[in-house]
Amino acid sequence: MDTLNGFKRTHMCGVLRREHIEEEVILMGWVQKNRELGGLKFLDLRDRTGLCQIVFDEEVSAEAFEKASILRGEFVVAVKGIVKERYSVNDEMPTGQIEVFADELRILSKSEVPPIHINDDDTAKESLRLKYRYLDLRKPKMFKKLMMRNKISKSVRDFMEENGFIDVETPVLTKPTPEGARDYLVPSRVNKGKFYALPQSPQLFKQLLMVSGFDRYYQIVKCFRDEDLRKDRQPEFTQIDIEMSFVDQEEVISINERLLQKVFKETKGIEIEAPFKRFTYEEAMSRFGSDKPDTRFGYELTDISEVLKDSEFKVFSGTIAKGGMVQGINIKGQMDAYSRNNIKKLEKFVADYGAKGLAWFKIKEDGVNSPIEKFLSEDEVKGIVETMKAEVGDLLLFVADQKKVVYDSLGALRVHIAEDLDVIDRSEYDLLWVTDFPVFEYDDEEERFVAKHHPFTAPKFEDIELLETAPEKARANAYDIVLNGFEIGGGSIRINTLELQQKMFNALGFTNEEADEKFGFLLEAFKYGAPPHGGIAYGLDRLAMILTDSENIREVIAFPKTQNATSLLTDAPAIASKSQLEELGIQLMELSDE
RNA sequence: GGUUCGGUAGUUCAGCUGGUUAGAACGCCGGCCUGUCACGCCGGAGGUCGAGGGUUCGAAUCCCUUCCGAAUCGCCA
Repeated sequence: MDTLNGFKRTHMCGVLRREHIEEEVILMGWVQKNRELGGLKFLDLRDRTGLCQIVFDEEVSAEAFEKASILRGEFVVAVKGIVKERYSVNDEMPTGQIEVFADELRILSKSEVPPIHINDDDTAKESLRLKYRYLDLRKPKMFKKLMMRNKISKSVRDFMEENGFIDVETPVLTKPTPEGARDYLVPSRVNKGKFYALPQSPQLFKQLLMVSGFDRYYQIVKCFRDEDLRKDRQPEFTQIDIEMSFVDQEEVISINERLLQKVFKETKGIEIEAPFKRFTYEEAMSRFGSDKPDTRFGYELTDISEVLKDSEFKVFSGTIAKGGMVQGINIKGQMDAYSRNNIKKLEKFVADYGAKGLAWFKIKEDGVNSPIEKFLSEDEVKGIVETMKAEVGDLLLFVADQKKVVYDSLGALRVHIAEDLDVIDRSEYDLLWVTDFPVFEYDDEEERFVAKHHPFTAPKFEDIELLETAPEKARANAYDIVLNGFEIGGGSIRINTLELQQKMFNALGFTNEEADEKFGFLLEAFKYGAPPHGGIAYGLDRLAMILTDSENIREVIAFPKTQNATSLLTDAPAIASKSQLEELGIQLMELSDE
């Protein structure tokens, strides 16, 4: 094995062009591929900038030529040589105009045959890619994704600095919180029996920074939530956290529109028009069945309860009588896209969301084709067709149920079908705000109201009295930013007075004592002049996922976790030693089979 | 916690209504080759069919249990 021993890299592999012809260069990198032709050897040398072809010719250097025969894929080498114009140009590669004739070859490190191909076309299973992540990350596409992620955060940082925001670090060892997601707990050795929690978000600290007068704060920061994973959810994730003082909702929204305009411009070269589209929570739910609607396609929800409330068909009228509704989506012009059998599959799909069935109409030349048509009167059929604005060739799908089930199932179904039929314009970026979220939602399990956003969110001024009289009706100064049907960020104007914050905790079922115990430090801070403030937090990983057109969030995280929240690379989490546990004063329960 | 899909050479897959010695492609190893760049040609090696148990004369194939990965519901203030 050779050493650098004075060798100094002069260029990266991917940057060499015709202008470098006749220059002597020293390149370093990994062997992508070697092609031996007997008296001539070619080598594609790779670093993060790309590939460069090296030629080994006996007449240039017999020694290098000889040595090159032991090269194998992923060996790390240094090559000194002269850049020459290619005999046969390769237009497929950026460096295809030139090649480097090697007069010295140093082998810096050997490699076994890697378990995955270091190639963008590699189709290795994800579990294998995760186990050998350091090899997976050698792929150009993975470099590109992480570079895009870096570009996004640089763009954000630039914007924040230009606009007077100060980057302040907040603690990672914090206090467990009663509300919201499960905390990751960290045992305290010094205070046996007590635990820190890893932050779900720096929420309270950024509010305290506003009390301190920092005025504008931001941080790109890791957050942790011990909940089940999804393709867009990891237990540790990165938040772009922003907070501002003396602002109202409009100001927060407007500055964030400028931020996103800059990010899209600098990362994708795309001009986004502001102001962005806006939907109230009510409107988003009733039109799209979702508080993070994808509006790149239609298939909006239509309420046909009015037409059916007196129907003989009890599946419909009975549901309406019990406070439910019947709604449908019109899959325009796609009558033939789904056979009876395939509609059965759609029915299975909505069953996951609690829908007990999926009725359908196919609008044919000679009338409506539907298994339920015979149960409906002529007027009802006509009324449905009219309300749904149905035309020949359309497929109508209906769910009858309570509001939540109707919205959940049809909201998911319209997305499912749009993806299935490939009607979404992938080049489009659909950015929109959803505003006026309810302050509370009812938690069936806990049998009480819980905060929809978080308990520090300010209700709309005109809804404050509803906190006590009709909490379910109170709307919050809360807003989400949605991109292509993903919630990429959310924020709110916060409560900044002791009285209102206490009222809020009371509405959530906390006594003053409980509130004091859990959030006393915040309530205390509000006694000493807390300015009006508000902010937002973005999921950087999600944003990067969408901007890199990735299938899942793991693709834009260097070392992600699996769905079981483990690392296939490090095997974390692991069993702690007995002495470690003793030191922490922790005793494990016997894990039973139940 | 539930549902669904998947696990077979190094990799991606086929084989799965049970039946000779488990195949293909790529990769890998050896040989030949002076303009390759998906190099080509010749030859070769390589398998705990995720694991355990069961049914059977016989299991990659059927059944049960279990582990691992993914999608999804619940969960995610």
